[in-house]
Amino acid sequence: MAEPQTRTRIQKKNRETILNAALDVFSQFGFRGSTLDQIAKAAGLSKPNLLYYFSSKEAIHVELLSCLMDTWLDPLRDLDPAGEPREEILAYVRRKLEMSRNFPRESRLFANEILQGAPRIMGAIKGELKELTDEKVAVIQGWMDAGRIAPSHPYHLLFSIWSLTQHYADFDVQVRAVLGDEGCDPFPAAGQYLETLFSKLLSA
Amino acid sequence: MAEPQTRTRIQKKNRETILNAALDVFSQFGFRGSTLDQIAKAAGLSKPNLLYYFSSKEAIHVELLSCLMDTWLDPLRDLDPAGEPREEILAYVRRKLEMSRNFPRESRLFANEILQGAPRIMGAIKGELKELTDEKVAVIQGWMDAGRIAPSHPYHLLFSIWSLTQHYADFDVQVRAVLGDEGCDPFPAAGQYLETLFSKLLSA
DNA sequence: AAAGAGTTTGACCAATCGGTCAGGATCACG
DNA sequence: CGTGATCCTGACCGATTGGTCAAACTCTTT
Repeated sequence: MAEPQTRTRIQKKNRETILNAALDVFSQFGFRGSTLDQIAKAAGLSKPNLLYYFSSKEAIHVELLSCLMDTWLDPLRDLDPAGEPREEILAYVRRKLEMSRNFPRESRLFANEILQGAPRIMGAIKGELKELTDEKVAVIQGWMDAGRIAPSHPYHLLFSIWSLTQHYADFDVQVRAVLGDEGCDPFPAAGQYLETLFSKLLSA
Repeated sequence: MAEPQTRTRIQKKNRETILNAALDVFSQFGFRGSTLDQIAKAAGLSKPNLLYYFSSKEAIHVELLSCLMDTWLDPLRDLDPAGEPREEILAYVRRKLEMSRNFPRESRLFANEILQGAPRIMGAIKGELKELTDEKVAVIQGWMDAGRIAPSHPYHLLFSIWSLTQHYADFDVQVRAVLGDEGCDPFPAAGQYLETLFSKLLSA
C-alpha cells in the first residue's frame, strides 16, 4: 500500500515496465491463468529480475489492483452535487466511456478479478467503492426526490452505467466481431446511443 | 461438435457430472486458470477417469462452450418479427435477465472466454451470433423505420441488453457487496429498473 | 458362471509452475 | 580510479501441470 521508499532511476523504470507488462497479461488471462514467465517475456526481463523488484506474483497483481481502484473511481468522485443533475449524470457516463476507450486493460483486469469472486479486492469493494457509491446514490436520490430528474432506482442506475460503459472494453472483441469490418471504432456510436438512453431515462 | 454416438448409462451420467463440475471451475477461473485436478475433485472422479470421457482439458471446455452457445441465443431467437415491437423487446430483456439469474455460471463462462479474446469461440461469434444478430437488427430497424418504436442504434440496443442483463450474473459479487445485506436478491429491483429504462428508450 | 466390453485407478512422465540463490555485471559516487 | 551498493542472470529447487498406461475392477450379456 504505502511505500514512500526512495527509488532509483532504474527501479522506477523497471517497476513501470513490469507493471505495464503484467497488466497486459493479467487483464487477458486473470491471476491464475497468468505466469511469471509470460510477464517476464512481455517485459523483456528475466524471471529472477521480476522477483528482484516484486516479492511475488501476487505482489505484482495486488500493486496493479490498488493503483487501479484509485483512478477507477475518479469519474464518480467528480459527480458534483451542486451541478445540474441531468448534465452531471450524462457527463459521468461520458467520462466512464472515455475510461473504457483509453484504459481497456484496466477494465478487463477489474472484470477478471470480479468474475473470480474478487478474492484480492473485496476489501476495496466493500470499503472505498461502497462508501463512494452510497454517497453518490444519496445525491442522486436527492435529485429524484426534488423532482429534478425522473425517479428510478439510483443503485441500479449506477450499475447500468458501469455495465454499459465497461462492456465496450471488456467485450470489445465481441462488439467488433458482430459489427463487422464497417464498425472499425464502435465508441462514437456507443456514445451517442448511451446519451440517448440515459437522456430519456432521466427525463420525466 | 456432432457426436451421435451411442452412450452407456454410465457414460451419460459421468459426462454430465464432469461437465457440471467443469462449468463450476471454468466459469470462475477461466480456461488457463483451471486445472484438471480441480475439475476432477469437484466431480468426485479421478483425473485419469476424466480423460477417459474427454480426450483433453480443452475438449471439456469446447464441449461446454458449444453447448452453451445454442441455449444462449434462444432468448433472441424468440424475438418475434410479427409481435408488438415494444413488448417483444421488453420480453427479450426479461428472458435475458432470467437467464442471468438461472444460469450465472454459463454467463461467467462466456464472459471469461470473451475477456480472453474468444480464442475458442470466435468462430461461433462471427458465425451463429453475428448472423442471428444481423437478422434481428434488421427486424428492429424495420420497427424503427415504421415509427412503431423510437429510433436508436439497433446494434447498440442489443449490446446494451446483453451488457445490462449479464452484468447481474458476471458482477454478482460486486452488486451484492455494494447493495449490502439489505439487497439479498438484486434481481427483482433490477427487473423493474430495466423495464423502466427500455420502456422510456423505446417510447417516442 | 464365464467372458468380454466397459470402467476405474495408482504409478508415472515430461513440461511448466512460482520462487531461491550464489555470484557476476553494472552503476553511482567519492 | 576505486569501491560499495545496486542490478542482473544461469542454474536450480520442490510442487504442480496436462496427460499416459498397464493393470485391475465392474457391469452386461449370453
